[in-house]
Amino acid sequence: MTGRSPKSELYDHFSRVGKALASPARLEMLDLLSQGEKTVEQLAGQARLGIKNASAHLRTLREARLVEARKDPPYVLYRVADDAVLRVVRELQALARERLAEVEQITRTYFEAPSDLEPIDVHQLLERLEEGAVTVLDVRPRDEYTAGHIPGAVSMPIEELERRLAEIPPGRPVVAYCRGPFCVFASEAVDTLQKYGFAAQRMKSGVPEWRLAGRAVATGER
Amino acid sequence: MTGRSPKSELYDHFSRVGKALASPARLEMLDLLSQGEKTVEQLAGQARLGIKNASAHLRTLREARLVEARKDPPYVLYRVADDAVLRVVRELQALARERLAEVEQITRTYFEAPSDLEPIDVHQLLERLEEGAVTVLDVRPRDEYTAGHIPGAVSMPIEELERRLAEIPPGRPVVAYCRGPFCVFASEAVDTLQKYGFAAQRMKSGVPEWRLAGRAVATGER
DNA sequence: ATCCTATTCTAAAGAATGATAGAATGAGTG
DNA sequence: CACTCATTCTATCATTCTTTAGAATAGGAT
Repeated sequence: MTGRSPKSELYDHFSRVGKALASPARLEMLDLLSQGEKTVEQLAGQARLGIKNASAHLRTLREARLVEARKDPPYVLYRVADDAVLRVVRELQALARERLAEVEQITRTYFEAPSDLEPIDVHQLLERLEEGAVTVLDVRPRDEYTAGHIPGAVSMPIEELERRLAEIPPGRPVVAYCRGPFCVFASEAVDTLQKYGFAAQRMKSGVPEWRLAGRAVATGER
Repeated sequence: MTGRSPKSELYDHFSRVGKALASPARLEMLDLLSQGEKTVEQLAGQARLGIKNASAHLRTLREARLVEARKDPPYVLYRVADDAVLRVVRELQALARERLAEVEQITRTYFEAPSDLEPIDVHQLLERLEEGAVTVLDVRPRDEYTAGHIPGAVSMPIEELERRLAEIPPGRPVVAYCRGPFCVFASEAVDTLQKYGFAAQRMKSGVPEWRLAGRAVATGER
């Protein structure tokens, strides 16, 4: 596996990136880190891993230069090193969805609510935002909203949605988004909203796709 | 590693693709297969692997649905299953080049001739083809030219170049291309051509990038 | 200084992957 | 119907990856 010719050395390096993407745990952590920087503890919790295990995977990711760390005592905050990482992960997921029938089936069964007839994409959301007649809800945990959200969106973590329905202007269409195409929060939100009579729709993608589409991302509390 | 929740099942499937991309041998074979379908024997020879080993890697790639096989007795011909595979491999290589300094350095040292000041890209080649005043040389092995080449290009495998120089119109700029950004044939060709007084340039990419850019690909002998 | 906390480092067992040899398959061909 | 050839399947061993436990580090806080 050690490179003798320049060519095999080159492919050895390419495979460093491939190896970093060869574990479900690391792919999930990359998805989580796409939402903004996180501590080891947050990552371990959200990906349901032990802390030591999460730390080991993070080391692998860091050695492949896909993530970077920053100290903010007493924490260490990890983040995705480059938008190119997001592009690769997104292409990999798109490929898996296209080529592996199981992925498409799981997606349909678990990540798209039955009522969820027509999720909209980044461009459609943009159009409707320009028309001005839509309420956009960010149903991710609040710290992910703070780290970066679609301008104009309201932070409404999924656990708070049901008791904060009064804050949503009635008679106005609502769009909910979460982390991306494989995040359940948005479909759950759409289900709840429709149950209470709102014209609700899910956005297929999340903030990372919004960013990659070249749109500005807002940070901070509100 | 077996999926319990839908989410972990999903990431297990994503990692199937990642695992397939986690070996230098498989990444090299994907690059070779991007040039057109090949037999196990051709692949093993071009990637310097044993036949059985190559076959085992091909099985892995096939199980991840990244390549497909077709029988043409007595041979089995392999091909890349989908353009999405090319996109992922390209993004992965771009990421490695951007994030891993070693890759950039190897590329500069071995894959770009010193005289090779300004390699052109797909769009620039297209412009110059439309102007009409450029000779395009395909310096890959002849069977790869046959499997698919840039319309108007002449097949001139690198081993034949030096004794076929008389066929190249003098006083006219020449562009040489091979398999892609990490293929040495084109730089070697540019060196040789410049030595004999031609105004020669290398194209950075190859037929796969041309295809992905939505351009038509010509097949057959000439 | 010493304590405290988050995190990494070290080490080791278990699981998965890689390379290769030998047997088996399977589709023409004589 | 056997023969031939390319290729795959099966089995093996060495290597690498994953996970987890225990020790060590680093940086504030007391």
